[in-house]
Amino acid sequence: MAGSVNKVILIGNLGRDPEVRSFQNGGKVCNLRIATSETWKDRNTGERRERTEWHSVAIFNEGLVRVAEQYLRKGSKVYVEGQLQTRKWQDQSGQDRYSTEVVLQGFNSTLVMLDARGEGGGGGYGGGQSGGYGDPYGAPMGGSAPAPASGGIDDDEIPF
Amino acid sequence: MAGSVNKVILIGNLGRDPEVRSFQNGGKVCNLRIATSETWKDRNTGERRERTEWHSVAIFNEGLVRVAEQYLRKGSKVYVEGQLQTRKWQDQSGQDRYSTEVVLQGFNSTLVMLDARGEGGGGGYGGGQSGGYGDPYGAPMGGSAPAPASGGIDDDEIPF
Amino acid sequence: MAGSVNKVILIGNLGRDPEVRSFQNGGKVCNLRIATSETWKDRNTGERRERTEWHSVAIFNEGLVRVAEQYLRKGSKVYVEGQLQTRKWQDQSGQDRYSTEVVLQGFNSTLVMLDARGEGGGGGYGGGQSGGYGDPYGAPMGGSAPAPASGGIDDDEIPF
Amino acid sequence: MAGSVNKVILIGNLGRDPEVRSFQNGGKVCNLRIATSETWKDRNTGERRERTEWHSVAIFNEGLVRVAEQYLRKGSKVYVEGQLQTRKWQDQSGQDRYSTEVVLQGFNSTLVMLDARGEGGGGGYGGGQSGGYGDPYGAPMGGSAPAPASGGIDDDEIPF
DNA sequence: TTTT
DNA sequence: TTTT
Repeated sequence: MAGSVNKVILIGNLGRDPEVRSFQNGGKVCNLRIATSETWKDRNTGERRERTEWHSVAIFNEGLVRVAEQYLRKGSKVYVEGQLQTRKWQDQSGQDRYSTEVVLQGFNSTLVMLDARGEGGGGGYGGGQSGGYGDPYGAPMGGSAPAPASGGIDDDEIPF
Repeated sequence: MAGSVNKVILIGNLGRDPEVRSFQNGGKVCNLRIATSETWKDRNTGERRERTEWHSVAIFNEGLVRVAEQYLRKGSKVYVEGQLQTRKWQDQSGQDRYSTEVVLQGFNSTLVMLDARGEGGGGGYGGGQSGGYGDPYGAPMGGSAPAPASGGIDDDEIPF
Repeated sequence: MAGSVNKVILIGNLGRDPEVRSFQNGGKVCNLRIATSETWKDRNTGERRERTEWHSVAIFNEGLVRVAEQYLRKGSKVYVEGQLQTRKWQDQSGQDRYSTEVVLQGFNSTLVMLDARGEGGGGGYGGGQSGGYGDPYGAPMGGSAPAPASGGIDDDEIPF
Repeated sequence: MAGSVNKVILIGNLGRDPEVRSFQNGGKVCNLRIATSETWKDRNTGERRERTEWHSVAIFNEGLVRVAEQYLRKGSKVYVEGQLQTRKWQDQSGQDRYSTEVVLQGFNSTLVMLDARGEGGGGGYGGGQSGGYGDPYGAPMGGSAPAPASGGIDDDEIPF
């Protein structure tokens, strides 16, 4: 089918440091755990309540893996844009199990750092927006080298 | 925590008719199965490949449940906007299992029909955008009755 | 027509303090100037280039006006979610002019603070997500008082 | 600056056929006029009201220009994802004027057809999602040739 | 397991 | 007019 859209947008904090694994073909995946939470007032008691949601993020985009590895740490606040994917796998007893992740892969993915602690002088990095732009109405142009990076994964032995 | 965003945007087709269940307190949930798919050319063989992803959607927003129930059918194309939520449950053997869904609940959710087959003459329905708007600069105004509907669910016995 | 979506998502910094104006009926509008920018490497010269875009944001949602007024300052980083609106007006010479803004109004708008400087102890505020949520599968519930706020503007003399 | 996001998502119908112009360097721009509308009940009178918003879209992405040219017509329903851009220009009297558009350029843009009339048998086309994906966990893979297309415009004489 |  |  065509005519479909599958998009997830998260802003939240990392629950732990990014975890990077390499494949035999040189590809890499970087996994993040991101927390989002909402607070609200209980309608009856009036007390403040909170609910935290934990998201599993898998980055296959080469450039974004590099950014995550280098700049993100436990506690970092990030914006991620990717797509929902559910994988089927078998547990030890052979039963079907499913894991749903937010996957950053291909050109329609974005990772933006929203704090700047820890990177020395400055901070922030708009990984997903580097390249690809420029003033479309500007004269000679010629600029903007996208290089959005792409997966190229050769291995399916990923024990999530 | 504050400062977080949890948003999912899907455009896809229903794999089956919506399923509505009622709770003892009068609340309802409507479950959808939505397919999104991408196609791409294999870099090596040049052949066209396709990947379909199936999403579980749970609608708690009263008004959107009504729309889904009334207008959506197997094959309907919809836009949904909600948030990611993972529930923990125990299977028969007592093991922890997790299910991730796109939840439409509260005022930050949207459901928009993108085809109009079956509803007689015309069609389409922008469920999530009914109400709440109007020309902010227009004179007397006074209009726009939001009534975004809200859950109010009393029951936790939901066998997904 | 139904079946449409009009959504803008911005993350950027305020170029100046928020400006709030009141209407005769008690309503308020808060205007923000938000900068977003991209950087890229020029494909030919290899040098780093940057492009900044300035966005006009008009907040009519009562609760979000309060948040903006109280917590946002020049330099603040925010996430805003609203809709595109173009207004027609006449300049002094009577010519038609058009201004396009990102309007936050009604329940489908969000404002999230992404830094916490200046608010004393802590910081951050998820204005757009307060209320409306809660564990949909949780037992008695009854909580979550949305109160998304709504415009109610009575005046059209807004000199943008 | 880094750490910013500039994203517009629209679903609406074309008010007229797409207009394509070529630049001297071979680049092209395709302009769309897209209508979105909301309906709501007037809070006082109870009558149904409607507001239509017209959006100017400029597509610079080569592949998406081709899709728009070939498949879109007046009345077509589309999903577009791009970024907000305001251009400054001088009118005949030399006064500064501003035009705001939704620009589809670079890899972070998407165009998806949401109806299929006119293209013979079947339909739909997920322009922005062709390429770039594939099963990241699938074995040999190697597939997915992105080729997101990019502008390369040589001309600044665009009379909007 | 984050953050406020 | 922001931010890096």
